[in-house]
Amino acid sequence: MATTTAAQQRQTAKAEYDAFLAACPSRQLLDRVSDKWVTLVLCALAGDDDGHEPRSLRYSELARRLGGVSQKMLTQTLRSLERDGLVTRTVVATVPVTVSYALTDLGVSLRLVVRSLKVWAEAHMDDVLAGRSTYDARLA
Amino acid sequence: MATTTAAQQRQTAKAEYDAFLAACPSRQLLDRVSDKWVTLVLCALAGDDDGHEPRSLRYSELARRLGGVSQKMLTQTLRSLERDGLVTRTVVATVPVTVSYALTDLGVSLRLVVRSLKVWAEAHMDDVLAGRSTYDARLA
DNA sequence: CAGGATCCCGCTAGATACTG
DNA sequence: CAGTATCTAGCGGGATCCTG
Repeated sequence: MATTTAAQQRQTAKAEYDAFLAACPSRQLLDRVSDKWVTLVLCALAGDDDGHEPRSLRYSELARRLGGVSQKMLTQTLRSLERDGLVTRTVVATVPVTVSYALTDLGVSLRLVVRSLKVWAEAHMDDVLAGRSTYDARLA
Repeated sequence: MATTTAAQQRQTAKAEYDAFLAACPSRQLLDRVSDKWVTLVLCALAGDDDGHEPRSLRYSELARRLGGVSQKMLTQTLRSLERDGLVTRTVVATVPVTVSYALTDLGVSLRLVVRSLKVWAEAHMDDVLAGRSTYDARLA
């Protein structure tokens, strides 16, 4: 309780947005942010797998990092993140061209949240797997 | 760095699962958890709009709480959450029947994470909106 | 009240081919 | 290298009707 920051208090104070309401803009934002690829891209740019320090990554580095992502989904995800002001896109006019992505301040503010999500999934995988087998067994 | 808890260290220690890998089970779990309705259901059961205390809610109460949710999606979401061991489903044989849902311990462990997500979306809506108009303006 | 069962549309994700 | 463009199959998700 002594750990509440000024930013957090501002958040609590302005109750203009409520994601429980279908019409609220924050509902769409929640939907956007609640995305597998968004989470993984942000985690990669946050350096969650390398010292947990924000870093910039090139397109191809991201593609390699996120197993199974298609070019379309990666580009699409990066575009929406850029549009929403969560990442920056920097083009260096080398030959061939070099494009790197990095978190903005806004992106950094979401960093810990998505990391928690990823960490939670990895940490509680066993519990969930156990829960599923129990559930499935009760039906048979 | 002095703020790492024992639980966090355990999580970091067991690197058996890695959501960056396409084949890893935690990838599917991340995909499941990264869902608008999952987030909102957990937030509702966590009592985020009423003193932030976990509580049990009936099906109809959840339906009313989550604006715009269809019966299909609500039922589907609740089933998967039950199967994964995140919520409990309790049937009371009244007439008509009463069904209530509540968080399990595992569900409680995810509570703060999804709340953060919802709170973030509501708190930074203005920033994102501003970022979008800037982005869109630069194209025109 | 709390769903189950169906029908069906839309859009998304994937695969493929092409380019500055 | 870092995308864009196009096509398509598949399914997510809504609407509707029905039931213990």
